[in-house]
Amino acid sequence: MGYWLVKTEPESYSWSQLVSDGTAHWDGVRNYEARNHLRSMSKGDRVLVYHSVSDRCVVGVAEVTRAAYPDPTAQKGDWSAVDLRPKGALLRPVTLQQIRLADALSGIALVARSRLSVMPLSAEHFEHIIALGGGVQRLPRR
DNA sequence: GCCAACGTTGGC
DNA sequence: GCCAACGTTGGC
Repeated sequence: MGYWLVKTEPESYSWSQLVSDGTAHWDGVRNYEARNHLRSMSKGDRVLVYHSVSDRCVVGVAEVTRAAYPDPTAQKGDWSAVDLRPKGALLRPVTLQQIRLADALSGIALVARSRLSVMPLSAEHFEHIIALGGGVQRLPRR
């Protein structure tokens, strides 16, 4: 099982929008390193969703429901998208500041590579962030 | 191939 | 709103 973190600006696409949509095409990524991470995702992988800019916290957990396919929003160039489905919200959002301060999370790409929008996580970092958030409130089946 | 200019991201 | 970081573009 792979673990990942994706960023989104809540003003353009928020966790609550993902929850109400039920699923989303995670497209529009236009950075080669981030794209390559998308291509390394497998169906069933777990994904933390982070709100950048105005919110600056990890808010929820999603699951990859479709591995990488050509990004339909790309007019030109070789870009990829995946599909995500929300699994549940963290009981308490975990702030960037908390992540910076946590010794167990030192070296995490979210801090070390602040402009990367799709990044891998170790299982330990994934679980640690969820623990900081007090666990996951699973969404009801829909 | 180098590098200056430029655009974007994202923290503060 | 500002600005640092950094990726991309394009002239040479």
